[in-house]
Amino acid sequence: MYWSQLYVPTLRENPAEAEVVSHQLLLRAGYVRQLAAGIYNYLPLAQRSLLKIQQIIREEMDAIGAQEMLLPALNPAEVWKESGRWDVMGDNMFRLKDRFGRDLCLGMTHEEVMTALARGEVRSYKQLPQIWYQIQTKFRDEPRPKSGLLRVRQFIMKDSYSFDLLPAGLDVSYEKHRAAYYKIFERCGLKFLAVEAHSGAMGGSQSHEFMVESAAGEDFVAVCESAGYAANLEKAVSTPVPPAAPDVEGDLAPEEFHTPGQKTIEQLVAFTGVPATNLMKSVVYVCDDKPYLCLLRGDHQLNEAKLGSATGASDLRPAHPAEIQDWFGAAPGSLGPVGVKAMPILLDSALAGRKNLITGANKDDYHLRHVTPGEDFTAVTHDLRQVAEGDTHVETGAPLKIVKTVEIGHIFKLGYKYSESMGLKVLDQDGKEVTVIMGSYGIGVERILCAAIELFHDESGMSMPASIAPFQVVITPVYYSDPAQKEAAEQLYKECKALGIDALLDDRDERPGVKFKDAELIGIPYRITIGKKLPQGIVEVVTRRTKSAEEVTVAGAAAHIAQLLRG
RNA sequence: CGGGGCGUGGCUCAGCCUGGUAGAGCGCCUGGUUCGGGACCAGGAGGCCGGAGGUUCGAAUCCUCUCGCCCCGACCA
Repeated sequence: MYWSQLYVPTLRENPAEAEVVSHQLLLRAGYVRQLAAGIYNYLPLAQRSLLKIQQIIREEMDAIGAQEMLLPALNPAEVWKESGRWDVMGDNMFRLKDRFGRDLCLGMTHEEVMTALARGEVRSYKQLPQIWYQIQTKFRDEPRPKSGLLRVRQFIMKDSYSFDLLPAGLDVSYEKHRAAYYKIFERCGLKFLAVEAHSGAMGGSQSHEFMVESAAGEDFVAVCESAGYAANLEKAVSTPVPPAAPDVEGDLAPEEFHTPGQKTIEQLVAFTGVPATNLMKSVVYVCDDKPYLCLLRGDHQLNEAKLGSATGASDLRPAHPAEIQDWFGAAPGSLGPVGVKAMPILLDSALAGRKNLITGANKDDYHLRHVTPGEDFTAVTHDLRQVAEGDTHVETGAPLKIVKTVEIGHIFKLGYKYSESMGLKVLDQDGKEVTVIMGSYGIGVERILCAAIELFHDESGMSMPASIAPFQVVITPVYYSDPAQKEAAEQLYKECKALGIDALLDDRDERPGVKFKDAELIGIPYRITIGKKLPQGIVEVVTRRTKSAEEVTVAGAAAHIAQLLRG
């Protein structure tokens, strides 16, 4: 491709609307233009890059025996009603009606359509397993699109679905995907983490997310490199830091004491002189319309996902102050478990075995000391606590750190959720009907592009991994008007093409500085500069990421680039 | 949906408070001089100031409504 024939509208300044780096650079480097909130035009550079990403995905999916299909984005309501998700998806689903008034929607994921397809086709265990996938546009009416291409309302997703006769088969399909995802993200040049993810209230299911560390991310992950542990904070477990003081000894009875105006843990710590680790915090949640009292160590935070797992509820919210007043006869800030009968009490496992703690008295401005779980109240113990920075790995005791990440892929053992609700069954060897077990696996294509930019950029612009850069090399004759440089550039371009190198020839009549700046901004990994040493048969090869230059012969330049690309 | 910010040539912004009929830099076009890190000179094109209504002799500017975009939160398959 010749630059003069490529539409690359680079900008000198960052557009005001962009805040995160990948968004700024995508606009500035002429990759994308916004049409509306969360809806983008992909210009030639973005499209080239996205196609390369898709090709990598395609090759690795095909390599595990997955079969590419293309399903409609426009879906009839019926299949979504069968699974129950027509209602569950709520406002996140784009809905429309056809001319006869029939309900339709734009697909946000394709479990329903894939299951409906399989149900109509697959009859026998002999036809299993199957892995079906597509690379297709998804639509989600996000409450708040943001961060450029990171959270949008229309995006490209690789989604695949596995169909197996038995759980052991699902395990195989899942492992195939996990291995393929490693290869895909490695080939895309990303540094990423595979983390254990929250598997929802379905039980027994397994889930991993693939995350790239980035300040622009929205998910937090607990990581312990030495132990090889990484988990989404929704799911992560750890050993908390030990209590700052030993528990008061003795078989003591609860004892009320006056704490005027002391509502928060910080206030209580200051007032009593007792460290937060020796206080017991009471948090009231309403889970699927039922109230629960959750007890945590004073310095710990409740994790809603874990509470959801503990209660089996899907709809969680903190109780309103009025409800709390009703149930406890006291305001938040003086709540505790002693004497509570109206609701189940859940004790965080970090408090198991502790004794003589301070907690609320269910009486405004009073607290109790010497409260011991199991003696002074009865509770069910669950892991409810959010892992915090400074906690340690449960087995090795090595410290955990918490990092902010962008999710680029997610693999999930669905189990029977869709096959059961939608009636996907096959006959087994004994002629008996068996419900098929499924998995689903997604990759956000644009997010790979964003993550690469977030990972690899500097003050000059992007520094794309060679495998997904719009071009692998840019040939920059300093003066294209110089016949010798022009001829050398065109010759080099042909040689690159012959070697299968995706080359861009900057044939523009621009000053050298402009060409260098543009090439660096759009992030092409290698540049061949043809300039003053051409008469001696020498050109310069510049590596974008390091900005290091080396001189090579014109004759050997294309082969040199090919060598660099081979890595 | 709650809170905040912003809408003025393609881009970044000034002008608004204190109403008098629109500016700068970059980009774009033409000509010339330049030319290894976003050149310079001269000339030029391009905006009913997001939209509607109101106040006023007169509105980019004041008032009301509305639409859009961004950020924080809520939410998030």
